[in-house]
Amino acid sequence: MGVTTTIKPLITAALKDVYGQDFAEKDLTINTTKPEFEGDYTLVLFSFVKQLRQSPEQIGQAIGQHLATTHPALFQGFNVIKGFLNLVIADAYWLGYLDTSYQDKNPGHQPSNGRKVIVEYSSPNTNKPLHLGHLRNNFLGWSVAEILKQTGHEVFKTAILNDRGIHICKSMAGWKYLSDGATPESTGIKPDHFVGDYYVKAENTIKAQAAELLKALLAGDTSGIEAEADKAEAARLTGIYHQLQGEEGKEKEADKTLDQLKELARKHSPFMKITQQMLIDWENGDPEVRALWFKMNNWVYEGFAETYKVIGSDFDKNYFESETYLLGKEFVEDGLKKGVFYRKPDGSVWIDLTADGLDEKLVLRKDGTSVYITQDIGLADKKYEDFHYDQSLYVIADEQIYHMKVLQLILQKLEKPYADGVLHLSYGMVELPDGRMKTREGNVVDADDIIAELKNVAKAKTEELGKVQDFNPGELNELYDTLALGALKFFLLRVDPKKRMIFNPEESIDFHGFTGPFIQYTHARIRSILRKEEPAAGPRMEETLLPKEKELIVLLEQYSHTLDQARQEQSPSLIANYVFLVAKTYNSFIADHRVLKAESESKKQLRLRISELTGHTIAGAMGLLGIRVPERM
RNA sequence: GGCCCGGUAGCUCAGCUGAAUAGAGCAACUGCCUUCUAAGCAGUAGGUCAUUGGUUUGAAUCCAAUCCGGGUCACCA
Repeated sequence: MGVTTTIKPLITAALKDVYGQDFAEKDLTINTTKPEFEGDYTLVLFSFVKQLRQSPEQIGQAIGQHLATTHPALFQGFNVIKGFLNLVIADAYWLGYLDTSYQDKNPGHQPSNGRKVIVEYSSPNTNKPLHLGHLRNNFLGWSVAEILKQTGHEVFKTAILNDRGIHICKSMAGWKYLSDGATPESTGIKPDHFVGDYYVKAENTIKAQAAELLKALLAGDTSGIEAEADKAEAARLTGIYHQLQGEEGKEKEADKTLDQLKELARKHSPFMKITQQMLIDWENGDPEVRALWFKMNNWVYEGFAETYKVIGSDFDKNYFESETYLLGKEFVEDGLKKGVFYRKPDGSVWIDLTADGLDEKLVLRKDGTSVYITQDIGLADKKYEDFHYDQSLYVIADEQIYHMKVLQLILQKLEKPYADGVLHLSYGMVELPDGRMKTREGNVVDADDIIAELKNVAKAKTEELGKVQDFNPGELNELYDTLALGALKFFLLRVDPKKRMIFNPEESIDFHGFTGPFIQYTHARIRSILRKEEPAAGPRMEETLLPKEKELIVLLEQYSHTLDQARQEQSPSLIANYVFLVAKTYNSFIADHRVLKAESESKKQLRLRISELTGHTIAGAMGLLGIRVPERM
């Protein structure tokens, strides 16, 4: 483990030896020493002052002296400035670390800890193609899964395909009535996009019909609505609306009423009715509707498969909502028996979570059909049956924080053994400068589009630089893929997953600075050096380190700590930030020091080893982000 | 309205389990390619860490209030 883990017990021991007092390791504040001071790691002394009744300077001197005399091989020196004890770790320690790790092609790998984790991610709806938000989800889920694997967990990746419901029927109705039998083959359109187009067409039809109906309703004509109850409701709302309209200061209420009317008009638009009927037919197993559903979902899967292949998403098991949406019902009985749920007079079943600071939630409709949360209970149980997980991660956007809280509470109250292992890995939505992406409104950044666009950027930049003229077309294509996906994945993973992010399509994703290609480039430079000469085996000859050499090794030694941190916080962004720092530090290092033409053979060997370790670390860290690193670019 | 999340340089973000003069990248400006790939390196400039109060030897970080932005509280998924 890292050097700070080694140092901490030595410091507590020193405090005990010198002052006879006990301190816990967690009470020690150890930071990396700021570059303007001499030293590698710094112990902050202020917190000891009260208990030890000495000035920080005195404490620093005493502890520093004690450490230097008892562990001269580890501590090369120390200095005390104000309340800080700066410790200089011996070059021998860093060189020793380099010796033992430079050949390790998979740095930071931890042995199995026997913990089983499933990561559910991606989980798309099968009525439209993937967009930028899905990409953030996919990259995050995949990366977190890999980080868990690297830190010794047994990991299974799953997805739940939301393949049924009213939105799916919209695409189906759209195609059935508005396509004239066109197919992905006949049009040459990627099949998931093809289906998505009919979703949009259906939406637009509904919108147009609803607008017309709304106009009629406002004019007092309710003949467009069949159901008597809704007819009356429409008349009532129209009356209220007209009344509110005339009143000063009631604009907000009027708008609200208008929204209710709009919703009613939507519901009763002819195309919406067709769609609703289709959902009923689907649930009743109508063969024709089922066949249509099957055909169109398969088009979508075909399209998804292509995109998943490009972005590198993979799954150990897919769950289909069409197969799981009835699952949770059995637990409703169980919950009623346990007194966790209660039944209202109309027959609907609820849970009261007000004591937990939440609300009353419906778990079963009065007609006996299940709601979203019921299905999730069922799926959680099914997954446990399938995997016997210690932990079940759900990569879902933060708009569902509340819902996931409810799910876990219910599972706990039902006394499910796996309840505490259910964790929501929530992430912020990707937004455009003018707000959220809405497929319905067509303002989305399509996943396939943005990848294609970045590939073009990669191609243009590469051609402009003219460094790979000897690449054959296949190699070039692979390089463009590597760079485009590298830029995109790094862009989405480098920020804290919890935070929502704004993506401005006007400003294309950069290839310079804090970006994937910058790090890929650094790797290519390292490989370029190592292709010319590899480090020789055998004992090390060099005993001292120049500042830039040491800085780099110190940083490389922190990799496993960073990895641990990233696992704990379930945040690939920590790795992205770290690997960028490594690349930057290496670039600075080779700008100052020659490797192949070093001042001596021993220096050359040292720097070859440093280069090798840096290359492995970069490749490993980028691998955890799902980003490939090229040999040349 | 209740609950949850956020507000740090012109822009995008680190730092948030308290510690030295608040850091990167982009954009702007200066230098550096007969030398291992300039997709690079070195440097300049840019900050009332939303506001106010509190805790502390020490606050961007913890607490409270306020302002601003977002999410959520459906017999939707």
